[in-house]
Amino acid sequence: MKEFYSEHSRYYVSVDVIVFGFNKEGLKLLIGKRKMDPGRGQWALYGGFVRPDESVLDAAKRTLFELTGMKDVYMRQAGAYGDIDRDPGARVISVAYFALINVEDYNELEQERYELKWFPIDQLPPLFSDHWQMVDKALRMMRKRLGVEPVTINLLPPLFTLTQLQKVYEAISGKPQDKRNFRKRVQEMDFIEKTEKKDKSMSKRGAYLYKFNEKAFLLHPDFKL
Amino acid sequence: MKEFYSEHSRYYVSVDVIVFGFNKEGLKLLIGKRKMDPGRGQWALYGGFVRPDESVLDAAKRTLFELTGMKDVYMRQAGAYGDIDRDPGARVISVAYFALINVEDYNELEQERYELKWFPIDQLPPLFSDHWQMVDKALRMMRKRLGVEPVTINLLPPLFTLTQLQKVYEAISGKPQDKRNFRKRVQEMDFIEKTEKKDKSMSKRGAYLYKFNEKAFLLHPDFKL
DNA sequence: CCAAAAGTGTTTGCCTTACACCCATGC
DNA sequence: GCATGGGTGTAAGGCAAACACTTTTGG
Repeated sequence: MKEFYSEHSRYYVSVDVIVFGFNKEGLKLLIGKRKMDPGRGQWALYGGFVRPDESVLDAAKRTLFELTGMKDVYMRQAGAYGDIDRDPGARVISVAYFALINVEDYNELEQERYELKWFPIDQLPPLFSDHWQMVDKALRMMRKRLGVEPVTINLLPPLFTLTQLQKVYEAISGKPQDKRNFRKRVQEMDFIEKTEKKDKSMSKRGAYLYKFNEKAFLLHPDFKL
Repeated sequence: MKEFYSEHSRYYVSVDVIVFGFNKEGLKLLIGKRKMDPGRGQWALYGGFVRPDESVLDAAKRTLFELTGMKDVYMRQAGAYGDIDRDPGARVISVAYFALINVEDYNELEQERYELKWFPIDQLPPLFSDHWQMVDKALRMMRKRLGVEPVTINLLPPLFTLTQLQKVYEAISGKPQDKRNFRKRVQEMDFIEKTEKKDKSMSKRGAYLYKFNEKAFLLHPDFKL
């Protein structure tokens, strides 16, 4: 390909992935101690550089895959970050993506390999550079979408109880929900289907397990991107 | 500064500005025929490359200034675009920003200088590369924010009538509004203040002019970024 | 005096919220 | 039989939507 624009400058472009997880203790963020200079040892999001043969989105997917071994994960862009000195090593422009995964699916080996740690979202240590801005943006995006899209689904296993679903919702929104009103709303979502199975791990009586029906969801009034 | 990361690739990074305007005919978008190869002659957003001595946001502000001569304009990021072949000339990663201006403030000279044209938002020609995606994203962002933030203000002159305000709202939301309900809602926004002045250009009777009180707005429950 | 835009309240229905008790079962 | 989480309905209040006529004044 012929090279145009050659009078302009070029920059490193990286992706940073914000991995949210959920378990019974609440909403978690996966971060690690930076193993690269500069900034070595500071808590940071896991990131990587964009390669010439991949789109920025693909770079984010690849980075998530390196990190978790997962593909086809719910992922959304959380903005581009381009302050001059945001990275002390060089001019790096970064695009943030957030991903939602089920903590139980996440394999401990990867965690150790990269020395990563799940932190409760409300007890994060100071983060490298502008990483907190990225996380904050992602959290606000999730909260906004919570009303229109069942983002919560992505943080749960394929079969889940309504109590679990409510817990996730509360963890993201930060607001307690009324059990009956919550269940009433879920009933009206025809893409959340009751199964005949029960989960007995949390109570003697057992709770019905539900599943997400993606086909039914896609038919809905508002879906985007 | 010492150079780290040198084993990675570097890319051109550009900004594209999505300039929305409003006049009595409705919501408009400012675009021009691309004067650069490749893609010369295609309708496109106005853009520019990020310089080494400016942040990406500053690059967007500068680009808007070149284009309109305006500063301190309402501007928001509308995502980063990083497909490999999005620009046929070279690998260029672009960050989109949208800006809202009052069409009447916009000076015709600039318009001619760059051969730019205001298009009604629902009658756009095909755009270069992924520029339509950017515009679409910006429109959706505006619609979402419409409920929480008086984005409409930015498209109007400092003094405006309630009828104008309603027209802008309708143009962005795409939905007609009930006059009485609309005015009721505006009354409850204490950051939109009635003045004693009247605009007689639209009617014999004249309509009261209102102004936006930014200080009052900043005190409000929800403001972000 | 008439055309054209400005301005002004009330009613209705719906949707959101608040709220408390019985059920099933393992131990 | 009791402790633990699971599951269910109704009433009240607040909010959003529907709706039509009077006012002003330049021409």
